[in-house]
Amino acid sequence: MKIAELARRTGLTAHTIRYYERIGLMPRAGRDGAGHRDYGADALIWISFLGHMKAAGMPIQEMLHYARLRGQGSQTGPQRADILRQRRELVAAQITTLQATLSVLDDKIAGYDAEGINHADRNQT
Amino acid sequence: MKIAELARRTGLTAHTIRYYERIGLMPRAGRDGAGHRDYGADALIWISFLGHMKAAGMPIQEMLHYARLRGQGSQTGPQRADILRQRRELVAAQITTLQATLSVLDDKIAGYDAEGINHADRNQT
DNA sequence: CTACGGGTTGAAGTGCACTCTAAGTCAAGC
DNA sequence: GCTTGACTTAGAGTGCACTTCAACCCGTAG
Repeated sequence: MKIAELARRTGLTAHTIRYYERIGLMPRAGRDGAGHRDYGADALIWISFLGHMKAAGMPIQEMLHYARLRGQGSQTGPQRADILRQRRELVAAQITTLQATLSVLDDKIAGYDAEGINHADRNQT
Repeated sequence: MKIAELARRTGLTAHTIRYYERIGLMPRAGRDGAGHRDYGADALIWISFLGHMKAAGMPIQEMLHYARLRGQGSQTGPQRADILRQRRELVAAQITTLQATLSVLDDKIAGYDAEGINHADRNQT
């Protein structure tokens, strides 16, 4: 598939896909007769993985590190697993933080709603 | 308390607190005889709230909007509640996303661990 | 044959949230 | 009196992750 279709199917823009290739986050794409990038299904899988890692808050530098390890073959598996384990812990911690944040928001919203009923200003912030 | 203590107690730097004041996210602080900022407990509460909103992914522009509404008195309560309700939904959605991300990470980690045992390369990415 | 909608490149620009710098003031301790 | 260290300001700089720009090429429809 061409870059526009890959963009459509991943939700990235063609610009962003070229940017990823430029910085080394995507392998250099094969070209068709016209010199246009031509992608297979593996590109879809890799971008999907990048999307998950991005959702996990992984910075691009770390994705690059992971991508380089992957390029070095299967003997880097344990190192890649370590990276993912570390990220897993960060994500778990972030979920905990967000759940606490959700409680704060719910409390504050409840305070505003009560204020709307009986005009007592509970909300200092 | 002076800015250094407020910084220590909130985990922000003094630079960041001055930056918040400059952009209007903190009220202009009262000064002591030397012209140094002098804070009360309310500053601590407000920064804690800002921290929660930041954890919730609220951009500074929206915090500014909220702060301005707060400055306009209690009749803006419903508008502030709406802002918090919207942010609450975003946080809830983000928790859902992160839980899915956690599953992806756990699956991949399990794949690497299995690979370490029987040398079958399950991990395409 | 020409217009059009793609595609290509390297380089520069953007927006966010800080973060740091330069040049100065001030109060307390030696 | 001098040094030290915390504070002050406006403004410039940083790092991240894109995003846009300028100038160009290529294949197909009319």
